[in-house]
Amino acid sequence: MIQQSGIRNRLLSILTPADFALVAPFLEAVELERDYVLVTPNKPIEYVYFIESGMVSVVAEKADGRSIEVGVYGRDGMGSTTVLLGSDQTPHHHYMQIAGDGFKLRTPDFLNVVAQSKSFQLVMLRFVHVFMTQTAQTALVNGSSDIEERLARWVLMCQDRLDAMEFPITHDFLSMMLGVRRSSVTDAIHLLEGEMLIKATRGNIEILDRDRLVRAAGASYGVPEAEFMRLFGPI
Amino acid sequence: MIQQSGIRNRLLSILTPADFALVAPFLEAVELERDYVLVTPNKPIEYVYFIESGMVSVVAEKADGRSIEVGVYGRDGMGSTTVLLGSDQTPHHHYMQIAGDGFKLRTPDFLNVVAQSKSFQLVMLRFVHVFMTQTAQTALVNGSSDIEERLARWVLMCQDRLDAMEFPITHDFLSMMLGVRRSSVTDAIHLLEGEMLIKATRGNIEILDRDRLVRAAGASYGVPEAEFMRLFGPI
DNA sequence: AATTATTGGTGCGGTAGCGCACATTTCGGT
DNA sequence: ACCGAAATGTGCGCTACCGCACCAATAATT
Repeated sequence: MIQQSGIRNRLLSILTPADFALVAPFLEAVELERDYVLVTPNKPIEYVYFIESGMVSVVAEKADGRSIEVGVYGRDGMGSTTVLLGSDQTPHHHYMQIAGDGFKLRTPDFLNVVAQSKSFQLVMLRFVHVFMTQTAQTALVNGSSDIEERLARWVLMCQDRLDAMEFPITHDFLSMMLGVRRSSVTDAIHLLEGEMLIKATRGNIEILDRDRLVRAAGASYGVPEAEFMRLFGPI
Repeated sequence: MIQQSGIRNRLLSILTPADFALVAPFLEAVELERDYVLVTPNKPIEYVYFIESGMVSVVAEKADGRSIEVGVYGRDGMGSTTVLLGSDQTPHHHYMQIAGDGFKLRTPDFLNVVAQSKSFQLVMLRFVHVFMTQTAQTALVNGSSDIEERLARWVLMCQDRLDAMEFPITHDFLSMMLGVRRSSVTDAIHLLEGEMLIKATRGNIEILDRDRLVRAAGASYGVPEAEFMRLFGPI
C-alpha cells in the first residue's frame, strides 16, 4: 500500500488522510519516459495521472500543423484536468517533456472518488484554476513578450517542477514549445548565457542564477505561480 | 418570477426545469453598460453573471502594464468561472466589451445551488472546459497567427455571441484585445475590407460575408467552438 | 455654426523574428 | 577509431510589426 508521507505530488500530499485513503487503492505506479503520451487529442481519456517527477507539456495544434505549448505540469498537478470538467476528451496533446514517474488511475475510478468527496474535488478544482491561469499567462506572453523573456519563463517553470538545477531539452523542442524558429531559440539561449544566467550544453540546460533569471523573465513570470502559492502554499 | 422559456443564456436555458427552479429565485436582472466591470482582478468576486446579450472581455495584465484579452463570453456562458474552481478571486479583469444585459446573483447563492445539484454543477463545469479551450486557442494564435487572421477570429467570436451582423468597436479597443499596435489593427481591417468580408465605419464593424471570413481566419478559428457544439449542441 | 474630443488614416525608420540553407560539433553505436 | 545521426552555430535576405508622429475625418458639445 502507498504511504502518503512518501508522495511528492503536491495535490496528493495535501489531501486529508481520509481522502488519500479513498484514492490510494487505485493508484498505479508508472514510469514516464520522454514522449510518453498521457492524453491523445479528441480521444477518450482512459487514465488520469499524478506526476511524481518529470514534466508534462500540454500542446495545442492548429489545423495547419503549427502547434504550441499552452501549459505544463509536474508534481504540482494532475492531468488531464478535462475529466473534472465533464468532458472525456480534449483537443490538446499531453506528453512527457522531461522523463519521470508518477501514478495513474482509470478515469472512472478517479471520478468516483471525486463524486464521493467534496474536499477531494475541491483540491482538484483548485488546481484547474491555477492551470487555467497558467494558460492565460501563456496567451499573454505569446502576444506581448520577446523570445528571450519567454524562454526565461519556460526555464523557470521547468525548474519549479523539477528538483534539479539542470534538465535535458533541445533547442528544437524548445522551438516547438515556444512556437518559434529553432535558430531563434539558439539566439535567445546565447543571450541568457551571455548574461551568465544559464549554461547550455548539447541537449541540456543548466540554471546558474535563478534570481537574475526571474528578473530576465520580467513580467512574463509569476502570476500563475502566485496563484498556486495562494491556494496551496509554497512548493 | 423568471420564465426559463424566455431565457437567451445558453447555460440557463439547457438546465433541467428542476435545476432552473433552484437558481431562478436568486437571479437579478442587470443592465450591462459598456465598460461595466464584472470582475476586478485579485478582489473577492461578489456576483456571478449570466449574460443575456452583449459580450464580456476577459483580460490578463502584465506587471509592466501590457494587457491582452485571454477570452470572451456572452450568452454562451457565465462568469467568473473561477468561483466554480474553489477560488474567490482571479488575476483577470472581466468587463463589458459590447453593452448588453443579463442576470447576476451573489456568489454564495450560486455556490449553494452548485452544492445542491450535481447536474447543475456539471453544466457549469462543462462551460469551464470550453472556456479553457478558448484560452488555450488564444495562446496558440497569439504565438502563431498574423494579425489579419486573429482579427478575423475575433470578429467571428464576437458575432457568435451577438445576434447582429454589426457591433460597435473601435480600432483602439481591438488593439488592446489583440495586444498589437492600433494602426496595425487599422491595416488589418483594411485588408479584410478589401476582400469585402467586413465593412468598417467609425466605431463600428459590420460583417458582410461570414463564410469567407471563416476562411480568412483559417486554422485560428473553430476549435473551442467545436467543443461547445460537442458538449452543448449548436448555439 | 463653431469648438473640441474621439477616432481613423498614413508615413517612416527601425528591428525582431522568419524561412531557408549549410557548416560544424557532439554523441551514440558498431 | 570510425561513421552516421542528432544537435547546434551561423549567415542572408525578407517581411510583419513596432514606436512614434501627425493629419484628417467624424461625432459630441455648446
